Amino acid sequence: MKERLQKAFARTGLRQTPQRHDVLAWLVRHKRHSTAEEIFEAVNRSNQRLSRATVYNALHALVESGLVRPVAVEGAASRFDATLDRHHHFICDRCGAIEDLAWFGLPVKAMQAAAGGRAVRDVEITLHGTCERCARGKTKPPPKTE
Amino acid sequence: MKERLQKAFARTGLRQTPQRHDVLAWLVRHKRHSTAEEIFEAVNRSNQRLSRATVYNALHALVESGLVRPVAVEGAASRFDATLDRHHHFICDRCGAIEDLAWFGLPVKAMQAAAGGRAVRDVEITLHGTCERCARGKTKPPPKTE
DNA sequence: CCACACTCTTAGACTAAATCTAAAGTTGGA
DNA sequence: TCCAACTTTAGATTTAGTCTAAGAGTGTGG
Ligand SMILES: [Mn+2]
Ligand SMILES: [Mn+2]
Ligand SMILES: [Zn+2]
Ligand SMILES: [Zn+2]
Repeated sequence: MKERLQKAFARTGLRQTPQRHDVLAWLVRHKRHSTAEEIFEAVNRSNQRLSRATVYNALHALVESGLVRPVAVEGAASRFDATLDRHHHFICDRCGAIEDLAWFGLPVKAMQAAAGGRAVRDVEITLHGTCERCARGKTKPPPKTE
Repeated sequence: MKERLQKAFARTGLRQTPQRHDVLAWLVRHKRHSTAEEIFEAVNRSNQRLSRATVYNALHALVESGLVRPVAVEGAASRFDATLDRHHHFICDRCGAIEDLAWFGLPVKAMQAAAGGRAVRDVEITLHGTCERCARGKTKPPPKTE
């Protein structure tokens, strides 16, 4: 594990610091699209001195270097993902869960045509709907009348 | 214009109020993916009494009813879009501009396979990269050393 | 080994985004 | 007309994220 991260840092040229390591390690270990706050709370438990600003700094640096990918969520805190294998996301309307979907290819030709003269760095695909748990009524209808 | 909105409200069954009308009208007139705050400032100019909470309420109701679609932006305020014809989005890494892209179809089969048992309501596709203005160096490199 | 520039971390203040609250206003139907 | 449900309002509150200024760590050249 330690070595895997070592290599990741080396590969991207991003300077490794204990804080950045811990943030990345948390994301790699807990593949669940955590928010900056969640990461702060977790990592701060083992390192009392670690500050919120450092978590944001580290996340920015990691995103910048490509080791982490941000997942924007409408009206809520951004989430972060250290799973490098390419994949898509599914967000449940009801419970907000973010689930990984297997990668599927895109109509590259049509896409480039639509993009016109723009330089495309990345394509983000998010499906929205109802997750299986919610479909089975396993989740309380969102914090309402509850 | 007035009638178009009338019909839109009627069609979706969403109760029309002057405030909701004004919010929707602004979005229809200014096709530029405004934030709640921008809408508030604009609409509040002509109706002093309109409050921020109402803008958020109205936007939620409109999104709920399908007349408006939200556009999540990583690390920034959500934006809203009343252009109903389906289309995709392009977000510029450098200047943050959100541009509309012509619609292009998706590999439905592969997508459903990836979604498995989940009920998909909507698919959101966002391309990221550098817009044409930025590519031509027409924009100042984002608020840095500036 | 030291000096110095550079990078990074820290605590906490600050700004911005969004939600909540409780009271007042509006609406449509009985 | 009356009522219950719905909507709006101002402002407080919560939450997300940025900024700042001081200090700590790192690496290179002397
Ligand atoms: Mn993921
Ligand atoms: Mn659009
Ligand atoms: Zn769900
Ligand atoms: Zn741009």
